[in-house]
Amino acid sequence: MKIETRKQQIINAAATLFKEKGYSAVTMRDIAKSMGIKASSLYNHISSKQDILTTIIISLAEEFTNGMDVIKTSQIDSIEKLKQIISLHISITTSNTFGMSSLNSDWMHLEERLDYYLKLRDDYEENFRCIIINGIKNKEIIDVNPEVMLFSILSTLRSLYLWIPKKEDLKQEELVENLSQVLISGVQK
Amino acid sequence: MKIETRKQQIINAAATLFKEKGYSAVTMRDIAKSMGIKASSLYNHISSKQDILTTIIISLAEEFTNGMDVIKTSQIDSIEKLKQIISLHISITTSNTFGMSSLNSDWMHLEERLDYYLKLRDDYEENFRCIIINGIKNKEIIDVNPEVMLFSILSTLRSLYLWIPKKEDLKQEELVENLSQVLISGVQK
DNA sequence: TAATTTAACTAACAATTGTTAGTTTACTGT
DNA sequence: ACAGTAAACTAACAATTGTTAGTTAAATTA
Repeated sequence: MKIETRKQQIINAAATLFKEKGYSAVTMRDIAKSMGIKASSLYNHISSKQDILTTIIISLAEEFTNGMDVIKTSQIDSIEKLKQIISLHISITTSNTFGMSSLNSDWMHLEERLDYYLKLRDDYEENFRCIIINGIKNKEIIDVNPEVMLFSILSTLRSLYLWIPKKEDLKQEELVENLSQVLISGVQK
Repeated sequence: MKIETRKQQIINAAATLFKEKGYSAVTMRDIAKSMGIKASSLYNHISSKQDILTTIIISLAEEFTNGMDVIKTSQIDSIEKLKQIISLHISITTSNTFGMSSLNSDWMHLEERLDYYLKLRDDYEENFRCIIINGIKNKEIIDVNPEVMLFSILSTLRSLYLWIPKKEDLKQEELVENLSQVLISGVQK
């Protein structure tokens, strides 16, 4: 029983290249070369280039959906839910910075599964929005345009993949703490 | 004296497509078709596909550099400088959401001008970092890892191009106000 | 050992890519 | 009317693309 299937190795190699140059600029020959084999050999393990991208993106999107499902139904206050969301993003991103690049930048190249992806993303955003709006109702969160808050926090969380690899010295829990403070309490003294 | 040169029209058409699918996935024939002409006709006005991308990205990057140069030397406190940076991003992004997409997602496909772009970007980040660090020294800004604050704010500002076109009802000054509040004071009541 | 599976290979394909050369058309200023 | 220029066109190119077919070598299972 192998720890990592050949297919998974291909997907990891591909994700690494996708992060560097984007899905469209990476050729099957590039992926093969990075593994020391020929492009045609890839097709023993995957069915198409599309298949690679779809696998990368959908599996990550579903991780986020599952994480959000837990958070939204848990009995904690709104601010705590925000912290859990921050923690979810840091956790998923830390364990797959390359895949997160495709999720953020190459989703438009999904074909059959594009609609499914968009539904997952919309639902995720809607759940996030509800948490914020509930926080405003409860007087836990300031009464500012919730769209601005949603966008601001989510933009930072979605960009983590660009930044986490460059700051490997920063421990995960420490990052959760610091980022929660900045996103929730701001930067002003 | 034409208001918009043919070259600028091509660049605008290209930027629109680049935002949809990314630089690599857009062909010269796509750009030409969106203008109702043939691909070869484009070469009466631009010298290469690269040339289009370079023009889009470098002109925007220089706008940011110029804006930052004004802000960093002005005699205002650190929090006010942050607000000016937020305003700068909103202003540039509002007037060119398509180009901002290339700046954020396609810069790695620059060739001869890649190093120049990276220098502008590094310098911009360094100036931003200095403003934050100075704010911490002055006790205007909380004493948290400045890299986390820099990353958090900059990620939001760099993602504005994705979001501003979807919220056209929100006026620019209103957005500056709301976003400043969220980024500087946080969301917690 | 024999049979099966896994995973590599070579060779080739049809389509698409950015770009060039050479030509034609229509406007602009003299 | 004429010359010059701006901006379109057709046709073609060499290179690269994702993918398939058919084959071979090594590892695994019976």
